[in-house]
This record gives sequence, C-alpha cells and structure tokens, in this order.
Amino acid sequence: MRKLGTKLGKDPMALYRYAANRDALLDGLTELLLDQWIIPRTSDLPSWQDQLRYAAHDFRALVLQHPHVVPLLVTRPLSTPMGLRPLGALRPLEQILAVLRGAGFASAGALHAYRAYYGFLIGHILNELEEFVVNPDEDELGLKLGLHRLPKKDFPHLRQLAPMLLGYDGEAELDQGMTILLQGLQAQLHAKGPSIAPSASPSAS
Amino acid sequence: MRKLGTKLGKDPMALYRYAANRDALLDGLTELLLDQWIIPRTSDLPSWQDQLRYAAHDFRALVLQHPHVVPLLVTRPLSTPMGLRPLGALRPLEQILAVLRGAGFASAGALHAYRAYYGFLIGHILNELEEFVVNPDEDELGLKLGLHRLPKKDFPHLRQLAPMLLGYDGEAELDQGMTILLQGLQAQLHAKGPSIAPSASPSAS
DNA sequence: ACCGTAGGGTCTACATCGTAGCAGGATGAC
DNA sequence: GTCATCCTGCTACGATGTAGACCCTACGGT
Repeated sequence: MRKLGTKLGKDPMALYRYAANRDALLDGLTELLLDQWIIPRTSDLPSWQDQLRYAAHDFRALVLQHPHVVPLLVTRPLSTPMGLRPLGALRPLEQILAVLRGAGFASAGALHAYRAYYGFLIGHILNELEEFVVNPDEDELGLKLGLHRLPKKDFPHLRQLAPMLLGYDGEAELDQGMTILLQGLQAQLHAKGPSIAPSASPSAS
Repeated sequence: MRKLGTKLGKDPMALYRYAANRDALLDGLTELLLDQWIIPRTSDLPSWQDQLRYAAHDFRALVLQHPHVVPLLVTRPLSTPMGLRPLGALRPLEQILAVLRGAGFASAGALHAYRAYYGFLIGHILNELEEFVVNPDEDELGLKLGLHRLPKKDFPHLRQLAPMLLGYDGEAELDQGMTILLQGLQAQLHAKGPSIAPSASPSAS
C-alpha cells in the first residue's frame, strides 16, 4: 500500500478510493490476469483437446509474464468462495465448461474434467516456478544447485538430477502432461455412462 | 510470533532461540508435514502404480488434517531453492524418485514423471480446498453458493454446477485422476527409448 | 453568479507486526 | 566458588494496513 502509493506518486490512502482494502486489491490483480486468459472458441478450433491444450499453453505464457501473481492465484481461492469472485475471474471457468459440454461431457463429468485439467495446469505452473539455483555464479553443478549439502547416502537419486534440473523445458513438459491428461479425459468420455469411477462409497457424506 | 508466543505462555522473543525468523519457522512447518508423508516401499507394495496411488491418498489425508499449511506448501518452494530446503522436506521427493527409478524410468524420465505426479497432486489439493459455500444457513442452492449473483446469460454452465459442487468427493476424484496419470506414465515408460518427447533440444545447456 | 454534491487527495493517528539489542536467571562442569 | 551455556523477558524501533477527518476541484442546477 505505502510502497504502491509512493510508486504512483500519490498518498497511500488514495488507493482506498478504488479498492476496499489490500485483499480486494489483490483479488483485482488475479482477476486482471485471469481475464487475459484466452480459451479458444470451438468455432476457431474444432477439437476440444486442441482447445484445452492451446488454453493451457496460453495460461502458462500468461503467468510466466507475471510470476508474482501465482501465489495469489493459488491462495486466494482458498479463502474467497467461488460465488464471490469477480466475474472476470470466473469467465475462463465458464468457457472451459462450455468447451467440455460441447465435447460431450455431461454436467457432472464436465466439472470433474475441469478440475483435473485446471489442477494439473496450476500444478505444472507451481513446478515450473520452483527455484533451484542457489549460487548462480558457481560453475560446479552440485554447488550451483546447493545439492552438495545432501548426504550421498540418503539422497542418491536427487543428487543425480542436477543436470536435468537445469535443462528444464517447461513448455515441452506441459505439452507432454496435457497429452496424458487429455487422452485420459477422452477415455472417460468414451466410456460414457457413469463417467465417474465406479469405486469408493456411493453415498457422499 | 506474538500470538504464538502468548499461546505458548512465553515471550515472543523466546521463539528466536529455535528459529532464525518467521520464515524459517514456516519452513519448519512444511518440513514437519512433508516428513509425515509415507511413500510405500517397493518391498511392501510391488506395483509402482499402487505405490504412487497410495502415497497420493496418504498425502491428501495428511494435508486435509492441516489445511492451513497448504498455502505454505505451495508458496514456499517458489522462494526457497530446492537445495536449501530442510532434508525432511526432500525425503519424499527422493523416495518417489526411487520408486520411479525402480519402475524402470531413466533419471530424466523419473524427474519428468515426478513433476507430473506431484503437480497433479497439489493441483488436486488446491481444487479440493477451494471454498464455495457463501451462506451455510441458506437452503436454496444458488443462494447458498452465491451463484445467483452470476448473470444467467453469461454463466449458464457454471450456474448449473451447484448440485455437483456440494456433492464433491475428493477421494474418488483424486483416485480417478491418478488412474489417468499413472496410465499415462506407464505408456511413456513402455515407449522406452527417449522417454521424454522427441522434440526440443537434445543438448542440455 | 451561487450553492450543493460527488469524487478524489492528503494528513494524522493508531494498532499490529517482526525483530534487534540488551539484561537477566537457571543450570551444570570444573 | 567461578564460569560458560542456554533460555527467557523487557524495551524499543521501524514498517505496515487502515480508520477518521479535512480539504480541494469539478460540475450541474437554478
């Protein structure tokens, strides 16, 4: 607030003319971001898998431009009920549901599919934004990543990962994950009927 | 700090004998939680898919007992490089890598598979912990979930979801997602060879 | 020309927070 | 006895979010 105020050359209190409080302002940030998320329309991209795949890459590109909003993106929904979120933040959800319904999912199936899709997507983002580099100037891999600290006995596999950690290709990895997920969803769709796995307890608590 | 201090009947400053600062204390919390995560050993559960499935359910049960650490769990790694995390927080990672290597994944493939797995897992958790209920006392679904606020024209699909939102079964949904993911990983494993999609740059930097 | 109202800005003040600095007190080794 | 080690407490400082009041400017109606 104070920092933002001076950044704008205004009094910090001036901000409260535009947002009720700090949290509301942060909610606005997430809305601004989510509202930029483009979900291809069925008329532009006939295959629903392609639509979702494209949307996933678009989302990734978007949040990578604003990595600092990611913590907000994941923590705010934990305290703000869906019904109270700004409309701009719900638009992508609605559009994805539309894509899924159009693909043939029943309404419950569409919800499940959306959850799997979006969950996977932000899970990937969280993975991609994790830090590994400890000493950027260091040449030796183990030192650069701080992995030398780990006992060789207890962390043999982790210590071997150093080269792969640096060669991370987030886009390829997301695409690969999407392939898995979309194939899985398609299989569920073709299985029709229950659409939700016929295991577990039939009566919800 | 102050709150915690009074809760313990001690001076807030006494805490600083045990943790360098607030952040370190929060890191300790996540370590405490992650260290309770049980990854079944191959000797106990021969199928690697079953191991990962079991671990996923265990993780879910664990964090549902401590939902307030979830924000820490997802945001802390964004600022703490992997190499600096406490050992207890890295142990599950190491064990999962061991499971994957044992299943036949090469070291790069194991990393990719781990990322897909863990990303999917926390994505699910974030989904499951989202709030929807606005007015718990309200009987009418739309009002209860606050969905009445959404324009019918713009949010037809979302408004239809009310009944499904309340009948959420996180355990079944996680299990279903795991089925998709594990099948996908197995397919990658059997494809052998590159194990990672044959695109992108072959030479790591 | 006047006034009223609304929108936006600033100042001050307060409670709350994390934490540095120092001063004890308790315990056990020698 | 003396010392070192560990732990606790007090005080104080700076930073933060924000309530409350006051003020300035713009503008429409008359």
